[in-house]
Amino acid sequence: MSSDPEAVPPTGGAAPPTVARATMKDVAALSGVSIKTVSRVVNDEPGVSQQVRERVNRAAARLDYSHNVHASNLRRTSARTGMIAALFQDISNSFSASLLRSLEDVARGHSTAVLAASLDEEPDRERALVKAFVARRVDGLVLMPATSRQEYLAAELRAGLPTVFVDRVPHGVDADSVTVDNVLGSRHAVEHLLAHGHRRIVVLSDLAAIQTAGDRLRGYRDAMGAAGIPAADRLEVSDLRTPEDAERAVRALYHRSGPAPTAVFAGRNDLAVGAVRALRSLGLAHRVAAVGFDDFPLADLLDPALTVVRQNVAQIGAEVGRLLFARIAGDTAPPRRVIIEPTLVLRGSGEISPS
Amino acid sequence: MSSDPEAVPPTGGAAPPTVARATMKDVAALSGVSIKTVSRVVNDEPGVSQQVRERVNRAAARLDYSHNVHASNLRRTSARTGMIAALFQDISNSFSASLLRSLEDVARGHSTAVLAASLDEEPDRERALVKAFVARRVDGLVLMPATSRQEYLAAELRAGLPTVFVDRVPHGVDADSVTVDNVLGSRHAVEHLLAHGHRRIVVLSDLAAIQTAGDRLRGYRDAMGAAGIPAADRLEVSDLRTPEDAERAVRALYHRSGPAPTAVFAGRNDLAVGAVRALRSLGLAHRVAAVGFDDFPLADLLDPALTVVRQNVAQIGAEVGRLLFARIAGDTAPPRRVIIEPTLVLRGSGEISPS
DNA sequence: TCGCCTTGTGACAACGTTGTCAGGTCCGGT
DNA sequence: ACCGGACCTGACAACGTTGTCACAAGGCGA
Repeated sequence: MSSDPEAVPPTGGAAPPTVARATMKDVAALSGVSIKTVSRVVNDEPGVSQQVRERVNRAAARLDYSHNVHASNLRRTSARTGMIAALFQDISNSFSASLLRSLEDVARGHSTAVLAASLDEEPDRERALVKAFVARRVDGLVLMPATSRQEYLAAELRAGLPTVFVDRVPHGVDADSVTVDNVLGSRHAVEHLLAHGHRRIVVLSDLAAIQTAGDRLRGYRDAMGAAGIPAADRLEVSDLRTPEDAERAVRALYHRSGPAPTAVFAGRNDLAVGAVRALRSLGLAHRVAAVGFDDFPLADLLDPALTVVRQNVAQIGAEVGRLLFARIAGDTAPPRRVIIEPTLVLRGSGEISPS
Repeated sequence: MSSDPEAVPPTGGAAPPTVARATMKDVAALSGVSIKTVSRVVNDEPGVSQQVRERVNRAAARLDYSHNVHASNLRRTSARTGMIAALFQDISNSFSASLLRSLEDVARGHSTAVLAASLDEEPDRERALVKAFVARRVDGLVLMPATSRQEYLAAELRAGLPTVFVDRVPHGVDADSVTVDNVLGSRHAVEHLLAHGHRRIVVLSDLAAIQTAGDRLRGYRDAMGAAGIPAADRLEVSDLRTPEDAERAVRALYHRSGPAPTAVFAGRNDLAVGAVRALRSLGLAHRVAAVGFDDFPLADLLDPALTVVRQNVAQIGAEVGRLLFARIAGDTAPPRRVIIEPTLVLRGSGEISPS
């Protein structure tokens, strides 16, 4: 509430001390040309003499001019923002992180930046973030959904927002997706254990509501059922969220009375880690078989090395990028469902026979 | 080149099949109010009757209206874009990925999205990406530089772009930074090996031009020098970029004639992994001591478990976020250099005595 | 009845940029 | 001397939004 009637000049003195950025107007004034000519120089458009061009460039450099893409995009007819959004489960997890990296590599080839976010299986966060990214007019969306149904996306898909689902297929809407065959991968893993003579096989899995977790559990049940294992010999522990959960669950199984399981199948990489920790501390690492779903760095360096169902992450990421940028380029073919077959990687822990 | 003189209506039939998005104008027309009133409703501003408010909201819903933050930011006086950029070494690496995640968590608390990019130690990419992100008017920058000097940033810093360096301090410009004391951490690691009686200790490090690699090498030299180890007994292998490089280097060391090293100090987590692989395949894993710089998931599950110099990544990320958002909020204090002390985590591999 | 205040609403300009179009200058050809 | 065209350059409107200000309608006290 200063009593000075002379207002501070608009470019300075505001509460945040940032100086106002130079605009084309400023560059035009300094170089003695029109704004439009500055625009032409900045965008490397023809029709400007070399002399003027240099004068404008010097003025721009002197004023630290930086092109404002938002204003530019606003004016340009149907311009892209050069940004896509990637909504993954947890970008610090090796699976999401690798996926993000391979998507980034594809995006860079299209001069596009990637907005990355973690959903932590929180449906509300997913909806809020999608809304925020749409408001930012991202050119495309890559989604590893935390919601069980994605009807809320219908309007955006109708509006033509290029969207690719990854790791989990869409429900309630139709869109491209790249997933692995979780039921198959899981069935192969369990069949592999059965082939080695195991009958009491534990499966560790995440929240049943999570699509991949459900599918992997189904694969276990399919394989066990096909082998004629009685329900009483099936051991399912669900709703495990963290490695610690898995570790506790496995310890609990070996502390109770009755016949102990001879093999463990972990439905996600970090659950496998928890299981390995538990077996190791129980002194059972070399006596109980273990197979994990999802490979991870160093799985081959464990003792015994961990047998896993591997998803080719680089392939998934590249495929997602390919689909997304095809859509962004205008591809209007019906949605595609790409399903990648996981492979069983034998390393030792899965080839232990029941004692 | 259709001969139909009737032009297609502007909202449809364009080459990219996306329908034009509804704007406030459309919502205004449908609900029979002015654009400004729509703006008021969308922004939850007072001064609109409940009746009109509902009418506008219905129209917006019917048209799938989505607020355009770019246009909004353009008009608003000194608005934020709600985006920050994180330029890291490689976002699929567990260190960068964890850092990104903890930064994301801070950013989410400020309703801010994170643009993530990998630099792969390419200076040109760093400069190009910074330019692109500045053009997008990000509210702040977090940089793990690939360039050796950052003078190119001077204009942006002058213009008040909040910037925090992480893992590596700035050169040629002054800005906030959060780093660990690499020389100290490295010295501690080597002193630890010396204390266990080792004298022939190999150090594996990355390109000498990389600041952290240089610092870690210096720590090795300091410790070796202080212990009076003759230069002939120092074994330095530099310019190792990948785990495979490290693995090859270690194998080569044990295939040559002369006294073999009794301990390995790896200057980065993936080089440690390569070293472990080599020692394992040589059958030396339990006879040669190994210490790594940077902890990583599962380092404790190796056999022997790997002794490492740990950087508290969550703490670093949180500190970076704190500094950055303080700057964004207008903090103009002189640049701060936060240095975090790494800790040596003893797990077994580093406590093996020379045979 | 008058004046004044409150409440709700809209017209208009502006943010920084680019598409459109209308010049102006200079050249060579007749 | 005149004209046509190539080449540069700038005025203006528009993109979708919000800040400013003006105004209309209604209520209330004098």
